[in-house]
Amino acid sequence: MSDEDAVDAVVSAWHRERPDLDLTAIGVAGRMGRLALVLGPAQERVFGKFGLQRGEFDVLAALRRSGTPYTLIPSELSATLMMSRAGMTSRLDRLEKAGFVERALDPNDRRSFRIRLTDQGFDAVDAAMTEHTANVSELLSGLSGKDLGLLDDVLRKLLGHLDPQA
Amino acid sequence: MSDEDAVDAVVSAWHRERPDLDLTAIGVAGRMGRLALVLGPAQERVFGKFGLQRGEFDVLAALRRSGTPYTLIPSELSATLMMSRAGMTSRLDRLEKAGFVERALDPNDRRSFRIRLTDQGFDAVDAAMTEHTANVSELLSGLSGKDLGLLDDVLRKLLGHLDPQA
DNA sequence: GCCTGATAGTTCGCTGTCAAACTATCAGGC
DNA sequence: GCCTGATAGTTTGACAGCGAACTATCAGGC
Repeated sequence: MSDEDAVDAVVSAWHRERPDLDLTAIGVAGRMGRLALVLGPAQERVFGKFGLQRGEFDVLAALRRSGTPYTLIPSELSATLMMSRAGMTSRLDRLEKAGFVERALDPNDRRSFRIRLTDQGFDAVDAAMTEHTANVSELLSGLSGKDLGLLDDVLRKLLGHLDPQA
Repeated sequence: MSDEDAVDAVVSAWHRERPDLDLTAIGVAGRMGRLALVLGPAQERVFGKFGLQRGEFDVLAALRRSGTPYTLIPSELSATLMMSRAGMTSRLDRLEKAGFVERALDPNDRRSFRIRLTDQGFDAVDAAMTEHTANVSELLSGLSGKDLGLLDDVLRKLLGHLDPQA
C-alpha cells in the first residue's frame, strides 16, 4: 500500500460506488490507456526534432524498412498503419510538400501510385529512427530485461487474440 | 515461428535494414501502440450505444465515481483526464447540451463552476459503465488470470517509473 | 487599500483524422 | 467486347483537441 497510483485510486473509487462490478480488467485497461497518454507525447517530442509528427514518421518508417527501392503503394500504407485512405492522402500530401516522398505513376495500375522515399526522406527517417530507438529504450528503462520480456510475451498473446491476422 | 505477428514482421524488417539498432524496446512499444489502436475503437463502440464518446464518458465517469453529490470543478477534470482546459470547455458544452451535466456557480470562487451530474447523466454513465466493464473483460479474456495479474504488475511498475505522481 | 502575479474558464485559429460522396480504372462473366 | 461490381485515390464537410490570447477573479505584499 506504499504506492497507490492514479489507476488504483480510480478503481477503488469505482469499487466504492459500484461494488457490483468486477473491475479487474478495467484496471489493466486503465493502465494501458494512461501509459499511451504518457508515452505518446514523449515519443512525439523526438519526431518533432526532425520536422515530423508521429504519423508521418510511421509512413517514412514503413517505406524505409521495406528496403530498396523504398517504394510502397498508398493502400498498403493505409492498411499497415491502420488508418483511413483519406487520412493517408493528406499525410502523403504533407510529406511530398516537405520533400520526404515522391509520387510516381504505377505502370501496372493507372489508379494507383508508387510512393517513394527521397534521399532527404531517407536521411530524415534514419536519423529519427536512431534517436527514437534510444528514446523508447530510455522510456522503458524502468523495467528489468526480464520484465520487458514478460511484458512482450503477454502483449503478444493479447494481440494475437484480438487481431487474428498473423 | 508458427506465429509471427505484425510487430515481429516490423521488427525483423528493421533488423535487416538497420542491424546497428537495439530493437528490444521498439517491439514492446510497437505492441502497446498497436494494442491501443485495436482496443480504442472496440471500447468506443460501447460508449456510442449510449450517445457518448470516449472522452465524454471519461468526464461522466469521473463525476460518477467521485460519489455524492457527483460534483467536480472543470480544472480538476481536465487535470485528472490529462487534457487541456480548452478541450474540457467544449466537452462540457456538449455534455451540458445533451443534458448529462449542469454548470452551477461556485459560491467560493466566482471564476469557477461546479459541474454536476444530472439524473439523466447518472443513468447514462451507470449503464455505460456496466457494459463497458463487461466489454473490457471480454476484450482481455484472451489472457489467463495469471497473465492478467502479471501484466498489471508490469504496467504498474512502468507507470510508476514514468509518471512519478503516486 | 491598491497593485501584481497567478488562476479559472472561454474564445479563436489551426490541424489531423474520419466517413461519405465522387472519379477513374481494373477485372470477370457472359 | 461490353457491363457490372470492385478497387485506388481524392475531395468535401464535419469534428475533437490543442496552444495562445483574452477576460474575470482571486490572493499576497507592502
